[in-house]
Amino acid sequence: MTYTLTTPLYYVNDRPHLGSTYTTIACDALARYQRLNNGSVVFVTGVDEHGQKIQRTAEQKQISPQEHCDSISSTYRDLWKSWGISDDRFVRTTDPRHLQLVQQFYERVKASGDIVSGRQTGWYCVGCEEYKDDPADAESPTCSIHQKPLEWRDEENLFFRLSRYQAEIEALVAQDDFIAPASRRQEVRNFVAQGLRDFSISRVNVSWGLPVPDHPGHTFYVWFDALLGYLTALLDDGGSTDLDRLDQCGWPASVHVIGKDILRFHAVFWPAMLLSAGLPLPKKVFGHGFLTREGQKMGKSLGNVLDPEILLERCGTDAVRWYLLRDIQFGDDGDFQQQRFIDLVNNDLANTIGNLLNRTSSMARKWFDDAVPSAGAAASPDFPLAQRASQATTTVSDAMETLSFKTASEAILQLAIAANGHLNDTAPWSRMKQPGEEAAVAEDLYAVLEATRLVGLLLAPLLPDLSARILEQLGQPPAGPDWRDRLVWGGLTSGSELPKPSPVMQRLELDEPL
RNA sequence: GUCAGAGUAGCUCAGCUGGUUAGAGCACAGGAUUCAUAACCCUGAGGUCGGGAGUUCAAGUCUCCCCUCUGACACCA
Repeated sequence: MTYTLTTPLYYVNDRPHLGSTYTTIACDALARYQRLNNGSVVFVTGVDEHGQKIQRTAEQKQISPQEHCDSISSTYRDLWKSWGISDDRFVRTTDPRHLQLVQQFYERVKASGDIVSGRQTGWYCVGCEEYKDDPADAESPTCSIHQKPLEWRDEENLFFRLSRYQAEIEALVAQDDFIAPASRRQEVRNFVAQGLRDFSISRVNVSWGLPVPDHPGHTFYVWFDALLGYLTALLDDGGSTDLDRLDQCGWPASVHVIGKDILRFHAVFWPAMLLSAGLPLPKKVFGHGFLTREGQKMGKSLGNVLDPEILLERCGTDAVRWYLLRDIQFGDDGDFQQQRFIDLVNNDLANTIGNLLNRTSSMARKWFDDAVPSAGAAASPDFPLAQRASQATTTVSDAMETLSFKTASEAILQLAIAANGHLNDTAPWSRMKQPGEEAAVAEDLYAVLEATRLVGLLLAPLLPDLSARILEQLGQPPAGPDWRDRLVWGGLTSGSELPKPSPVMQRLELDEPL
């Protein structure tokens, strides 16, 4: 069974920010876990490139919308590459294949009788791409979000008959495993319970969009086409763009990971569209929280945005990934605090985990011929550290299945702490000075090295780079498809060579704010 | 305004269906140690669990009222 997961298709109005990076990193961790665990995974990400907002941004920059999209989209693509994101598909909604798919989908929905035309009048905010509730006789109203004047629109639009799917959607959102985290279920349920209204799926006077067949002058509303990007991405496997092939390409998705702001589109509108087109529904929609910085909302006006590129360049991918995944309960809002960021990275990664490897490897090399010592009793799964390791493995697996990256991270850290504690309790450095203690010291060092190997292995989905460095210093290959098998206690071979250790994780030293 | 959620150590948060002296991480203080990336390990201090009333043998955990904060309330990638 293929595990399919998606990030949102990011809107290319502006350069990538930390929020999209956060989502993408989380998805990457999940994708890597599923790949290590099950094998077959399709990890979809991409960009949404249509709409009036983009059209106008391009106009301001005096370039064509396509040039604008090309530029921003490649920024995303490059950024994901430099973060080591393991996406399998990067879809662009300006791809000709996408137009084909959207029109095909539209024909299906139309054939179901779910497209009707209607008149839409009201005050419209281009920034929001939406109609506002201001009364028709309002005098020059402005958008409360964008602080810009609203525009009066009177349009003939096509509508999707969402209202027909009231019962199905109500049943869908009533399922406990569809919307995650649980804390966001109720608001969606309440919304649906109010009664679903049809929504418009086309715009006139927006040239930067996909043309609606048989309705000259109409382009698809960005939301209608953007969601369909997930399907385009899956069909982009070398085969044809044919909706009938979807079930062989990884549809339905196992999970759509999105920001909490667009939960409704994914949990309500999108499933209804799929029902109308006769396609299966995604299994789960996960709406994660937002990031603030030192307690404040990040924004241009405050000038406190964290640029992912700078963050990566100055701190490295492992540090940032660790902080975001380990310190924030995925689903909840999180606050980026520089001091805490530094504290956690240095304590957890450099001191606890990195130093554990360093000290253990050094002792083994010094006293046991640069090699893994004899396991003795430490080969047994009953050895105290072995049991801790097995607990950690179970916790990590359970946690990763539910996107609880924080729980997984903490479990790994606990194993490293237990291993450090074991060293301090058994004090190999003083026992080595006593005659006849060599075999016992060998056992303890073997056990601690083994625990460290498992720490490295368990870290693979979360921090692939650090994981590989740890394993390398234990003479082990990076995590691969045999991940599960290697998670069993006792994988290190006594007598195998240990390379000379060097710190796998540097401490962060940031004098100035990022 | 309506609905939902949250207010627990300096900070970020755990505390499931009510039950011994309320926990963790970070920060802080002290101790121990020297294998190691001035790292690791141990101990400690620190909380009237937003306020008030009630139910109960027993409430952070249930009920009611009040205060504060956050989010949703239709087309916000």
